[in-house]
Amino acid sequence: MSTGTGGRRVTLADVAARARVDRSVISRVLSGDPRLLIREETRRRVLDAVRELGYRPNVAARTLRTQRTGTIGLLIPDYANPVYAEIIKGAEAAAAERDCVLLTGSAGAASELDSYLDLLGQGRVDGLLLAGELTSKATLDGLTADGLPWLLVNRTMRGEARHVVLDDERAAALAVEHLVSLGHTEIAHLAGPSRADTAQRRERGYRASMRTHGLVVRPGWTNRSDYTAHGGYRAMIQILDAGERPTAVFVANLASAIGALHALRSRGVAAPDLMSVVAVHDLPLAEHLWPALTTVRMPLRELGQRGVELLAQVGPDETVREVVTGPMEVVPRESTAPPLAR
Amino acid sequence: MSTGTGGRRVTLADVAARARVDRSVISRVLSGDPRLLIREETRRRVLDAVRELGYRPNVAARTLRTQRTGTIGLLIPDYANPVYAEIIKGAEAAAAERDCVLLTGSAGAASELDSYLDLLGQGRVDGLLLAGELTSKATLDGLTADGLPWLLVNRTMRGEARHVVLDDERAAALAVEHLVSLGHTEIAHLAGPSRADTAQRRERGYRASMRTHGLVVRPGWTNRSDYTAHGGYRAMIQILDAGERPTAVFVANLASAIGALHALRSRGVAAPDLMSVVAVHDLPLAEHLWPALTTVRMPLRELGQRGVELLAQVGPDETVREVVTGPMEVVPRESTAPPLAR
DNA sequence: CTGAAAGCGCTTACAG
DNA sequence: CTGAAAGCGCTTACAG
Repeated sequence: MSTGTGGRRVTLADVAARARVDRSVISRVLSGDPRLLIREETRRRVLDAVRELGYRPNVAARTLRTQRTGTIGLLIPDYANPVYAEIIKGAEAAAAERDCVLLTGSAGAASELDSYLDLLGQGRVDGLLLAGELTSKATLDGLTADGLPWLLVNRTMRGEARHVVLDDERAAALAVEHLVSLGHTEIAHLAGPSRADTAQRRERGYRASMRTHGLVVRPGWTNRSDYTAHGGYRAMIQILDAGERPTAVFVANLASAIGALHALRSRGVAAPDLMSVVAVHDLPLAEHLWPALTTVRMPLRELGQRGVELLAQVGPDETVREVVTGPMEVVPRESTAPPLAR
Repeated sequence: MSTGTGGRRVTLADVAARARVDRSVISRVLSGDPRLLIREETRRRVLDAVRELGYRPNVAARTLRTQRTGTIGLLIPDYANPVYAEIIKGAEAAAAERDCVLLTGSAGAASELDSYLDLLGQGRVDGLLLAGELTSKATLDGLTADGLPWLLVNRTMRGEARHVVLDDERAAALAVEHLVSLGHTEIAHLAGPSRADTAQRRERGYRASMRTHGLVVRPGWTNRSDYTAHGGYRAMIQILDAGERPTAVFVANLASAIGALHALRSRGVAAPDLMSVVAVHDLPLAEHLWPALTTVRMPLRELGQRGVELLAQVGPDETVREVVTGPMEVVPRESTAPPLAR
């Protein structure tokens, strides 16, 4: 790609010539150097020249000199997952707030992860946010060896103490409480994959909340799927075909819930009359399902935002274990109702 | 953010010292300079030193020197729109193919656009792909003045001749032909907003195809919405409440179709028995709607990929008007069927 | 109050 | 075949 019709870019030297000062003065005025003593008149000349020439500092030169890129990396597993879309939005906003740019990349497979990290290479980002399941301990060690600060987002890892997560236990408790308040006592859980620690935390929250309300988790009522619609379909079918049917189910994520609704339709089990369904993550899609899905709204944007803030604020060798306390609530729709009297 | 525990990074000087050659030799070996004559033994020493030290060139220094960033910008309106998720994936893959990184940013409002372009600032990207409706002629002129090559993706603009788009006319024709082959003759069109030129092209394709098949477009049978579920709901209601009901509707995008299905349910019009529905864009969501939605699959990934390729290959002052010829087909699901005999 | 100088880590035209 | 040198455009410690 050539430079195009724009001609030579404006550099500090151009501005300095126009304002009749040294380049260093321009730089210090623009960066707001507090130790700079300058006459008001000179400052004005500088700012005028900057404006008139449309000067903007060259990022590469600044990075080379300061060793800061002003860029934060964010690794996600898949752009098509709307959960990450929300996280990205929050991270992007927080980055812009700090005059930083967000460099998002996706890696669905380990080989993609490697080549992405390779591309980030030396000095493309000041730090890296890692969302999703893919990251391994070896990867993190590699980043640390490279001197690149990192932070796990929406997940934890054994033996590592740098993460920011949501309060998944509380989300599960809110869902169970919503069902209990409608009169349900027979509540199943369609859990996520055991390798996902969001899934583990949601299941823990479900069990704890059931206990708190004196409710029994019957055998066959917690079934794991893989956070996909297809997996949710199969897991729901199994729950339906086991012995005693629950009157409600708490589903660990939205994709599984879509499959679960499908399973209910194909078995002729009316929702919500014969089965109430509530799932984690209130995404735009939820209200367009049939029946419109009751959800637990999670502060996903705040999660992305907080990730950027923590990465910028906390030293690379310090411990970070933060649970984002953003707005979290049940969004009631058509898929939950009191159980039909038997 | 500080440098962390990683210590000083490995530079060319380190590698040169170890391999006992000048820094310039390392650089030329690594870049595969064809004019470099070097003894096999020396080359091996160089490559060994590179590997042993884990040397990777510093991006900022290289960029400063070469005036190439190895980064391509992509501006989208919204990460939550799965259409863009597909485009991003294609663009990311094509960028990686060329050892480039993709810097995606979203801007839903004009002010966000400005601040994003400001952040890209001087020299963060080698070129910019612009998707969505937001970009104005003034913005493009500004980019051109800055010497930054750009390319419109999935849209055209009057007076500009740098874009890559899909064959929306053909997509519409495929949808109409699918309905005609099922026996429909009364086919309505739920169009997108007139400001979106994808919408214009789909409507043009619909009208042309209806004419080709000798079918009449009755008054009230083409209704515009805004590409949202809510808009699709209202537009579908209007079509239903107008005089003669069609037996099928071609919907310009998936979000509108979700609203249209909702409208059909709320008016008690069974789909597909009393109304067949087919929409543009085959996204994962389509098969989980109720009824599962028949769609036209568009080569969105190929669109993103081609965008990156064209931006890299075509000079900034040259004209580009390309229609991506990727796989495009009707994906039949439950929402389309022959019309019930009256 | 302002300027001159060094140096960040590369690449490349040139010298030998 | 390999090395020395210049320079990309900044920032900042230092000098005056």
